Amino acid sequence: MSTQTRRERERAERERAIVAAARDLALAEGWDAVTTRRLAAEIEYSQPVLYSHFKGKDAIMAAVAVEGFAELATALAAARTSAADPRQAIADVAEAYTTFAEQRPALYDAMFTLAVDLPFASQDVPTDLARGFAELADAVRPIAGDDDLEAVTETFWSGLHGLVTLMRSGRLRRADHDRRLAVLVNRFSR
Amino acid sequence: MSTQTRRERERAERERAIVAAARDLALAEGWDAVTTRRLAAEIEYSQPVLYSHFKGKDAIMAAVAVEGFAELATALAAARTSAADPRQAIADVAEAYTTFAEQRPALYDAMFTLAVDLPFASQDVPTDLARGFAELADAVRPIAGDDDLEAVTETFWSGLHGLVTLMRSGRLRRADHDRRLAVLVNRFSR
DNA sequence: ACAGCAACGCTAGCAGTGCTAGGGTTTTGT
DNA sequence: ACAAAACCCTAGCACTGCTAGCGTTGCTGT
Repeated sequence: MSTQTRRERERAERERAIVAAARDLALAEGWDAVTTRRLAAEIEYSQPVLYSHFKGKDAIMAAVAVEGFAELATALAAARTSAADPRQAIADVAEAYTTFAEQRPALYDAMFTLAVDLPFASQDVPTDLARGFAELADAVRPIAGDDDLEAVTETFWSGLHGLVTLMRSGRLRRADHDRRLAVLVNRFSR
Repeated sequence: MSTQTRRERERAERERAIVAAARDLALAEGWDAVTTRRLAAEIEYSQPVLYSHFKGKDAIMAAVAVEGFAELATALAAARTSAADPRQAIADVAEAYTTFAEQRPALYDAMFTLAVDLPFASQDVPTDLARGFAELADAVRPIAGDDDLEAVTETFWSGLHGLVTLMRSGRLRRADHDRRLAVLVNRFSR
């Protein structure tokens, strides 16, 4: 029994190492640099070991995305609760969202542009994802007015997501980001 | 001289065939199905021929994206000019934008999510892209108020882009799309 | 008209990808 | 101590985008 728990512990440790290596590599050099071979070399095991932990590369990316959801939710919560008033809260949350995406692009990609299927169908992802969404909703609530809160939150979220993705892909000038963010917040606040 | 023009004509024709094949394949089966081998088979030439026309697969996708920009601009123009009043115009343009993205997902991907570099640095793309952006700006102008028109247009565009991408990747329920679109238009109109 | 040349498009192959089958080696339980 | 089972590695498959080199074809200048 003791030996089995030890092996399970070691397995869990190695699994965390895989996710950590994938995350670090992606953050440092982008997801294109994250190949199964490099990942295997990083954890000092052979490739097939990866597949004894995850169904495939997508599943590894999904695991990284899960961590991202937790981080984003925390960042949003911090921004919202530290704001002086509701008007400031939504601005700060919006700022926190775009900052997160800018500073952790690989994480953001894993969460929202790549890895389509896995996270949303799994079990624990909805928890952290829901936390993040709830933070957004709490910030949006005071300015929802007669509109359905969920619809407004989703639309506001879309605005943030659009700003981030278009800027990151070079479609929008980075210099005008603050102005656009202010427009978004203003239009939703009135 | 005549023979040279003929060859050039044939080359141009083949180049169009490549782009058309890429576009059709992408629309039918998605960009993952568009490999250089399938593309070559489709035009009944060998792979290397593709590289005598385009620098690489990305350049082919960029060429498809160019066509997409022209189509989108036309669709937006049609929606805007046929609207009864400015309030209706922005709603119709928004609707036309999301409809375009939904009906031609592969085209939209080539334009806005894949093929990062090429189109925006090239010569003729800015023309059609600018046309589309100008249509958006014309629709937004009446409701820009004191805000900078460009900033409002870019932000509105981001909202549309966010709605489309999040819905297409399964993050937003398709059923509530109309409601979210109405929220976006309303918030920007006030 | 014809020799020479240049353009052309093909076959074959490279380096890389995600993923998997099979066999040894080590560790385990009896 | 020995059979068995868990484990992990080597080697390889099918595929990707892309390219080097060659043979053929058709044009060109004399």
